Amino acid sequence: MLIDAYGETGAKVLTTAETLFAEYGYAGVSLRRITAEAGVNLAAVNYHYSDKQSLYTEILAYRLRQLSSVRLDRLAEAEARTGGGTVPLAEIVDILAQPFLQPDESILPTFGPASRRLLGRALIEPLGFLAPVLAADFQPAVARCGQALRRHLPALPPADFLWRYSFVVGALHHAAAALHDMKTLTTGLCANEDSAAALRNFRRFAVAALTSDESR
Amino acid sequence: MLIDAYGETGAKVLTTAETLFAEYGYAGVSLRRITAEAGVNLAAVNYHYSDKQSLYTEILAYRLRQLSSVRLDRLAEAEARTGGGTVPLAEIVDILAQPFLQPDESILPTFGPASRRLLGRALIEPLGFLAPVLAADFQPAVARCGQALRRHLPALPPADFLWRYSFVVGALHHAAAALHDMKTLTTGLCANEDSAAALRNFRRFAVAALTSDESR
DNA sequence: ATACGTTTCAAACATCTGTTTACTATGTTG
DNA sequence: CAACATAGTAAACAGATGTTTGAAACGTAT
Repeated sequence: MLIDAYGETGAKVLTTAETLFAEYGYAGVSLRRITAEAGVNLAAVNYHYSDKQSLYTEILAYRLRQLSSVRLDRLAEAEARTGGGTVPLAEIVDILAQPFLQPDESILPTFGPASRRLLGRALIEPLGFLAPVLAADFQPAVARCGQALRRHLPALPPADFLWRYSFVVGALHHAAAALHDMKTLTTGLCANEDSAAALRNFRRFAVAALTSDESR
Repeated sequence: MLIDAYGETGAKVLTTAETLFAEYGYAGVSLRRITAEAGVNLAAVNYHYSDKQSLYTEILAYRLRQLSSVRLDRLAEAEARTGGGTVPLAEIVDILAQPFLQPDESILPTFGPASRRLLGRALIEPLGFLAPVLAADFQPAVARCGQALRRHLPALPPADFLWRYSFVVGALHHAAAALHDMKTLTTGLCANEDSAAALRNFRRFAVAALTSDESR
């Protein structure tokens, strides 16, 4: 169940819609398909969420808030631990990646593969109408992690740092969206949904990419 | 003009469709919008390209073939130059990235920002019906570059190498799709469409990420 | 000039889209 | 029991969708 503040019907719509949106994108899914697959009446979407855009926005905002909340909590805790000092670079990378690729079941119990794919997709091809949601519920946490990273690369020109950081974030989003068919992408050598391997490799990858050749 | 084997009408459809598909995705663009924006009759799409799927597939396949052709040519030339030996890692990265991020005007004169975005988008969220096109016109060149890279990382377990390589490719695709609004993504610090900066930073980024810590 | 293949066009086609309406069921509160 | 808000439903709505049709316009070669 996605958000248990809704009744059975509303919740079934949410989980079904999240899966379908993650798979086929916003424009690629019709309300008739969502409601049919969820086994509820067509009008249920408009009754509970007023319209299609609001349904999509609500799902996405909910997931983004979950992700950002965990990231900001962990970052705040790490900064408190170091007395406002410098959080280790590898830890910042983990704060960015772990809640996305392998969310802690005890903290985000409903954040599954579909949520990951939905976010990966929405973050890569943002629809105009959800720019406010991204600005409010996603970018702040990414920016704060970026600031924490910046302390490790003071000699890097600002623009170069941002390019590098955007590559790291881009690779992460791509990994989140691609995790579900790594098997075909690698002709069977990597397993699907192996989030542990994804996280382990991404950590090494991002740390190496960020720490290299700081001065240039 | 995209493919000059078509008449004026067909060519206008192609360029307009490429731009719109790149911006709004396959399902997000209607044939009426394409034809209206191109200033041609609605039926022109079905007359010249039989249906919407074929139009999209044709555009994408054409761009993928351009990209793969340049990559394979450059790789073959580099391998010939080294006598079948090992092509420098930095050069392989450049072979992957440069035709994508900053294609040579003299070789790919029509491969512009819209083409880049279209590919970045299509590669990130592949629609089912274009899997054959990707398998035929894209993955071979990526796989060959991967093989060339592999020689530089012989100690890395196969799965770890593939993870790392997929992160690099993912970052590249993401960069290709994001290049057009880096300005907003970086609150003005990076310019839009600055493909030179993107390429320069990506080279350093990918080389560092790939060469680090080979043995683990 | 006439015939012919190609291209373009307006109009219609059937289907699918998101959304709204009016109605029924349900469970809760006075 | 009556009143009521909430939840769910079938049917219809207006408009958009991809696609097809049949005729008109065009250029070219006979």
